[in-house]
Amino acid sequence: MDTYDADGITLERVEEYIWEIPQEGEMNTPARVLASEELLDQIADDKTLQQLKNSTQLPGVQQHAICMPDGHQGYGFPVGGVAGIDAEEGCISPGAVGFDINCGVRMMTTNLSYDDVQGHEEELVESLFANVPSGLGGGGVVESDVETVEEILDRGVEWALDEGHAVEDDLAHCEDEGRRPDADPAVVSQKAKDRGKNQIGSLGSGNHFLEVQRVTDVFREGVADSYGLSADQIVVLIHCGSRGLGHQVCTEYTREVEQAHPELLDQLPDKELAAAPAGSQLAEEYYGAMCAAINYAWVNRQLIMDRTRQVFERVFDRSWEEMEMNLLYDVAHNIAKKEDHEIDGEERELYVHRKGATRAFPAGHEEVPRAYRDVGQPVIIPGSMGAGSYVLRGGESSMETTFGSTAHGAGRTMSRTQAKDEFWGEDVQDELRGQKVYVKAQSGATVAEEAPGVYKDVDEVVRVSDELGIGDTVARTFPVCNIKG
DNA sequence: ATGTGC
Repeated sequence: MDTYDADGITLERVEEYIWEIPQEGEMNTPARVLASEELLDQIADDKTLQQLKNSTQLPGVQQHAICMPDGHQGYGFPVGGVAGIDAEEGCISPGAVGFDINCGVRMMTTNLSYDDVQGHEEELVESLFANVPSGLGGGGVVESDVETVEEILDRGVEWALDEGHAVEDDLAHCEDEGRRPDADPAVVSQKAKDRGKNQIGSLGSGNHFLEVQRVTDVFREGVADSYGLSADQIVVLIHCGSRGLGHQVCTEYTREVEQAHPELLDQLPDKELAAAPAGSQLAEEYYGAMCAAINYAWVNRQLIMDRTRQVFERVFDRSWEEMEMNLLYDVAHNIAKKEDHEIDGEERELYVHRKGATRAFPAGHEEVPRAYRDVGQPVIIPGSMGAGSYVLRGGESSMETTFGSTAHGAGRTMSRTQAKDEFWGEDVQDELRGQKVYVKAQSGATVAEEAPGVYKDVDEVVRVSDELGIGDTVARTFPVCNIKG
């Protein structure tokens, strides 16, 4: 049998890019890794595979816990991990959702071409940096109070629509139409709401960014047409999450779950996987709070997009409608969601945990927006500043292979600390300028931490997704201007 | 990721 020996864990090859950790001991199911050998080499020596194996001990996990091609180690559960867990007899785990609840990306298209933007890069990057709040701490597009935060938590992008920060079309092109109805602002703490008050419409730090990009390649013409994408076109990518509010929700519920359900914790090999049993009060409360943080993150990205439209209006002296700055789609990268999936020929409701993974529903699925239903859900995969990003569409085999999911990014190869030893921010910036990429950041350290060299090969991640038929490549983009914390 | 951790 074809096997791969990692540090203490042996994987068995099931198919070309599917590897299995067989069920043994306390595992409730086997685990699977979707990767090429080249990608496996990158996670063979760290905790990724052990964390994935551990997660199969969560009660109610179905079929197998799965690691996407870009997976790497995270808090308790891999970033790039997907677990479908029975919503009646299983559990929900904050650590398997992630700290940055609804960290995600949206892409906005334009009718500008790269020619229209060349010569304006400096002005554009300066103006975006001056007008889109970024960095650690407070300061957002809007300042607000706890009552407004509660409305945002409850209503998501519908709030932004009423306030004039969105148009109807923006809602139609967002996962869940920009609102999780299961949100319950009453179970989000005062402290979380306070942290959220002055961060509405802000990028944050780390790997979060706003990037003006040009489309360099189109791989599936028909799908690209449906998405409104074509070669040389200018698009805008916004990558950020729920800031301090989501972080606070995760922190508080992780602790509460540990304390309230020690019997479940005792069954698990890692405290970081702490979970609330399905049906318990805490499971309901965490789900309500997480959905509220999801709504907050969608409003966050919406307000940043709104501000970006205004910046383009000033720089190019035209209305955003004239420039056809329309939202292509917005996808969540860190969430759990109640979804019905077919398990052994039977429909079951699952908490699908996607941590550093993207929903990738295929053509025909009723939750794909009408405009894209014939071709499949758009999937947006940000890459590094030196490699560019991809647009995919949900593939035909995603439902049976990955609970309707695919990868979410390139995945880091080294820690932030290590990155700062290897790279110097200004050098990275100069090198990128040589590739006509204009970068402006609050701190040089962030540029070093996000240097192209700290990321895996996004081409390989996307190739494996395409080969598996879980997410098919549609188009590729390359950065023009990038702003970050 | 995060007013950067027990």
